[in-house]
Amino acid sequence: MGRKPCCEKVGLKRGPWTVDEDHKLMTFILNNGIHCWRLVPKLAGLMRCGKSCRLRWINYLRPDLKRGAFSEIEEDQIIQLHARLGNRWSKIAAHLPGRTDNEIKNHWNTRIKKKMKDLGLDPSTHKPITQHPKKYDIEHESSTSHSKQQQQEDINPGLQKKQEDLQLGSTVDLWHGYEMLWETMGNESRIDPSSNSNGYSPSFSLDNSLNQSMGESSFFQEDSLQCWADNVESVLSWDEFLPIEDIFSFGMLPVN
DNA sequence: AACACCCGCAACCGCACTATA
DNA sequence: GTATAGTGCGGTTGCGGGTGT
Repeated sequence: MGRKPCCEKVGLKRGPWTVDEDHKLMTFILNNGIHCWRLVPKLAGLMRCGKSCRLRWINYLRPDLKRGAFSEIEEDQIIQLHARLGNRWSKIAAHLPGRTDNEIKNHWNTRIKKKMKDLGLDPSTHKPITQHPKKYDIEHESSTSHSKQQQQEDINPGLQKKQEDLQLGSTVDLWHGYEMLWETMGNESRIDPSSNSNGYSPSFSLDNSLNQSMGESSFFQEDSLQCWADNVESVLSWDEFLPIEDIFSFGMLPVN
């Protein structure tokens, strides 16, 4: 007996979102916030399921999204975090403000994986590719035990931290490998992590709580939304709604 | 110019987890 | 304790644009 579908799919629109739909969703969230995703499409006048609306908001419409190409330092971070966390994209995304799990996952699968393979590194183990195929089984075992690991983390975050530290200790060599990897790739001039990683300066942003707790209702409090709306008003005409990437194309200029 | 192929990305699907009645 | 609804997450798919022939 499986779960019920998240919604009745009959009569619902699927596929790419139109500008009008984006506008409707954004306007609704700005005015009302989010209390129940299932109700959002109904109240916003969209023929979409709540899940689709949520995904669209999180992956595309969210105001704090950085968008644009990943910088070397971001890729670097992703590789490090993947070595520690595996395919837990949402956890990885939590360390990269302005990036979504979906975006990181896509980037990993399309670019980083390939780069690592080209350099003779196994993307799943982060180690040089060897002649021992059994390694895959070991990695696969560890990656499929995430739910257990997650439970442990939730129960005892301190223990989890210690374990991660230990893993970090064991990845010193790995890290050294990354340094060499970047040099090999012609990225000898590493960017200072304390500076804005990709050279972009956001034209608007919400407070830090946004990055830390997208799912929490506090984020959707009127103040934050109003603040964001006020900022958006200065660059975005609601009469001629522009896709976010268009806003960023002139709102976020490379620093150098 | 037309076609085939490749690649990147947005969106979907289904399962897992959590909250609540 | 159990059933159900709501949400989050990771894997996968399919479309569209770019490139090669």
